[in-house]
Amino acid sequence: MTALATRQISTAARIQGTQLPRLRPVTPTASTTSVAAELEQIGSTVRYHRDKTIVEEGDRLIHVFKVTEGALRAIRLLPDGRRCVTRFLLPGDFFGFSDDTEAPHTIEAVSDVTLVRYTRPAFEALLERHPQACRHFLNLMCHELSAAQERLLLLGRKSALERLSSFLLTMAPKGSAALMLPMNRSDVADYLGLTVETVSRFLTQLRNRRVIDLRTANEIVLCDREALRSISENEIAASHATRH
Amino acid sequence: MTALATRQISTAARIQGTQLPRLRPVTPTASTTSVAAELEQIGSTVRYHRDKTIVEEGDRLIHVFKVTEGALRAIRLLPDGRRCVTRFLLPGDFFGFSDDTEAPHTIEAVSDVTLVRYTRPAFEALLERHPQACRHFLNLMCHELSAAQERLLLLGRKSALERLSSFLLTMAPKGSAALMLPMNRSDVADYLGLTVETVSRFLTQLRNRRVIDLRTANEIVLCDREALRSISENEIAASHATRH
DNA sequence: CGCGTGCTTGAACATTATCAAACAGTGTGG
DNA sequence: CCACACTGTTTGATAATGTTCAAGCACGCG
Repeated sequence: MTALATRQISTAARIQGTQLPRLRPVTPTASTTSVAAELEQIGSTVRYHRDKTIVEEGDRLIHVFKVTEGALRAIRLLPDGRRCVTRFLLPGDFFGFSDDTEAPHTIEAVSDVTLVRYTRPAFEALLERHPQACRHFLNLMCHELSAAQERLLLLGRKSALERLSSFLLTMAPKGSAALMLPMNRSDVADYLGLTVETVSRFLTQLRNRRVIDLRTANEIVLCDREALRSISENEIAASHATRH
Repeated sequence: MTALATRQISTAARIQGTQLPRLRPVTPTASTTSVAAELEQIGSTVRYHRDKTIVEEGDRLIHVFKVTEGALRAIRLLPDGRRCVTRFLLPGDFFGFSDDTEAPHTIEAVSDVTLVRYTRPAFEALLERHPQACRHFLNLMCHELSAAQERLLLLGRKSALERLSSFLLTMAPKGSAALMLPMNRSDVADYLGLTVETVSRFLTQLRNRRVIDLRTANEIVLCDREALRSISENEIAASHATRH
C-alpha cells in the first residue's frame, strides 16, 4: 500500500496543476509517460468565458474534461431554486466522469477557463488499454470521495464560523498567506450551505478578530493560520470538554 | 458509454447484495466470473456484534471489507464530540478502500454483521491482475461519490422535514412499503445533520399527516410514497414559485 | 415489578435566514 | 473627467428554524 499517494501529495499535485497523472510507481515509468502522452493525444484544448455553462444537469455525458486554467463550479438545484455548489474545480481536476450516462450536476465556469476535453469513448478506451490509468483514476476518485465526506461533516455539524474557517484553509495553497478567491460570495454561500449575508458577516468577524485581512472582497490574507485552524474545529470549547 | 451501469441498476444490485461485481459486458463473461471466484478465494468471512468498532479513524488500513449481512455506520468526529454519520453500509457495500493508508472514518456495526474480509495486498494484487475488476471498482466509487454529492445537497439546502423524507425514501427498498430501520434515532440524526429530538418531532409530524405509520420506533410504513417524494423536494412551494 | 435505555414531547433559547437598506467598485455615456 | 447606473458586498432589524434542556413515556429485561 505504500505505493498509493497520500492525501497530502495528491492535493499538492492538484493545486500545482501537474500534467502527468500520478501513477503507481509499481509499473515501469516508461508506460506511465506513454499514458500521459496518449491522454494528450486524444484531448483537445477548449476555452470558455466566465459564467458559461459547460455541462447541464441531465445532459448526456459526451466528454470528460480536465481543468488547465481557471475555476469552475459543480452545482445542483432543488425544484424551488435552492442551489448547492457541490464542488469547485481547479487546475488539475477532472470532471464529466461518471458511472451514469447523464450529468449529475451542472458545470459552470467561475472565471475564464481552459480545459482539455476528451471524448468519452476515447477516454474509456484508454482506461481499457492501460490498467495503470484505471488504477490512477480509481485513486483520484477515492480522493474525491474523501473530500466530499469531509464536507459532509462540515455541512452536517459545523457552525457558520467553523465552515468559513475550514473553507479558507482548504482554499489557501499551503505556505502562501494571500489568497485570491475566484468565486463570489454567492458561490461560497452555496458551497457552505449558508446565505451570502452570513458569509459576509462572519468574514468581517474574522477580520475584526485579526485572523484574516480583506484587501479587496476576494483577496484574503490569512494573518493567523493557526487561529483559523483552531476556530475551524472549535478547539476552545473542545479543550473545556476534555478537561473533565 | 451504454456499457456503464445506470444508477438505478447499481442501487438495486447493492440492495439485493449481489455476490458478483457488475463488470462491463465488454469483457468476456468467463473472465468476470473468474474475478468473482478469485475475490471469494482471497476473502475470509468474519462476524461482529452490534456496536463493535471494526475500524478506528486514523488506523492503518489493513483490510478491505464487503458487507454480507447487517448494517454498519461510517462516522467522523469533531474534537468536541460532535458526530457525523458519513454513510450507512448495507449488504453489497465495500469499505476500507482508500487512496490513503489511514482510515478516514471509524466503522461500527449498527447490527450484528457478517463481512468478507480481504487483506489489502491481496486486494491490490487482484486489481493489478484484473483490469476489469479495477474498472468495476472505479464505477463503484463513481456511484458512491454521486451518493455523497446528493447528500451534500441534502445537508446544505434541505429543511429538517425534507431531509427526513429523503432519508426514508432512500432507505426504503423500492416496491415494499414497510421499512425496518436497523439504526437508532441518534444515528439517523447524525446522518441527517439534525438532533434526535428534531428527527423524532418530524417523524411524528409525518405520522400525523398520514404519510407514514410508525408500527414500532424502527418499523416504518410508507403510506404515501408520492407525498413523501413531494415533501422531500418541497414541491408545493416550488409550484408556487414557478407560477410567475 | 422496577430499572434502564431510547424515544417523544414541551418550553425557552440560539443561530442563521430573510428582508431591507446602505455602500463600494466598475464600467458607461455625457 | 465626472455623474450615473449596475452589480456585488456589507450591515442592520426582525423572524424562522432547529437546538438545548428538562421532563415524561414506552418498551424490554433482569
